Amino acid sequence: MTDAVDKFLDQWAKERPDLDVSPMAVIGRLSRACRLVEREVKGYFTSEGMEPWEFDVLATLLRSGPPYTLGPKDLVATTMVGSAALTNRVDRLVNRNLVTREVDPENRRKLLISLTPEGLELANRMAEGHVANEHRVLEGLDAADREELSRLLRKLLESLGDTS
Amino acid sequence: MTDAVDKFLDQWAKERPDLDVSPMAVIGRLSRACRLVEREVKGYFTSEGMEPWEFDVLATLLRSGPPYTLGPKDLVATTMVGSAALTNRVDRLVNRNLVTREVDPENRRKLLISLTPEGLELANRMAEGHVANEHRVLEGLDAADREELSRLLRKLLESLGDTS
DNA sequence: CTTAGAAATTTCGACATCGAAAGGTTCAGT
DNA sequence: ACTGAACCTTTCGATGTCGAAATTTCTAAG
Repeated sequence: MTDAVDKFLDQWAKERPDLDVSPMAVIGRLSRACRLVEREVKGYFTSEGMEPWEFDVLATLLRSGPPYTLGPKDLVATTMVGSAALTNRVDRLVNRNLVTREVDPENRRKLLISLTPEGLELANRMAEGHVANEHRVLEGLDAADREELSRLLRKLLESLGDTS
Repeated sequence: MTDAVDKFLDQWAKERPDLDVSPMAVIGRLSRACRLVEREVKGYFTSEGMEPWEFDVLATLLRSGPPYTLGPKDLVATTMVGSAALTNRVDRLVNRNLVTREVDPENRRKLLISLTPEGLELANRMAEGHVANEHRVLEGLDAADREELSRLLRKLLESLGDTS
């Protein structure tokens, strides 16, 4: 049994046998697995008529706990998009009555993005389906594999400076 | 020591203790590691005045072996972008004399994208630096870790149907 | 020989994103 | 108070991507 990366590595071995392309086995699979998993994750959201980024924003607010309020800067930090894109996204969520955007009365430079009751309910409901879908995506790995994979990825993340 | 995903998981545990969010430990780290690694990879190319997608195309042609020729359809399949984007990319590579675009004399529906001598030389040179950079990115993992990580990702890929 | 359909690529229009600049607010020092 | 620096967010212009329609060529059937 071979995956798509094996073929890739064979080609490199033939064309450049002098290079040690072993890191490509890891990075190539990491990149490819990421794409495939994100495709699966996206599949759930689109089946529910939602874009992944919408859940990203709603779930970040949900995770922050009551009163489910964060500033645009916080959302930029966690959602990995630029501030310009976030303005656009919040606009659309406001139009759907899923979040509100209000100026912080204590510091009028800031804005407060908050979940509406509809947004809170939707975020909770989608979180359940989303987690169930993620369980399904990983069902090819048993519990020990998942734990080991998580451990190794964490080690990699730490070595790359991804500490909170 | 905690990574950014631990904080994420703690927040979910507080807000929705009824959900088993363990798959997020794997998928969250997979996604995050992918982003960070790709940032590092991009760093090498931009330091050489090149975009990652340019190397993507050139390296795919290089890997295919002499005569270093593929059709746009082949390139679309491996580079994970749409056909419209590929037309654009090939245009720019042609302008830099790194590849040629010619109609296939045997089937004029097809095009033949080929490395020029300059493109071949550049692809070979960048491949060396790129591989060296990838070794550096993974230096936080020892050989056994890398092999185990590769094995687990491959198992995941196979379970998601990523067979060649 | 003609015509319909399939195949490969490009063009087109809409849209989302990014970096940079701008607009408005607060805070500290004077 | 006032000025300037720092901060947060939005706007603007450019760019790249996608899906769908269009273009050209090949193939097969009548």
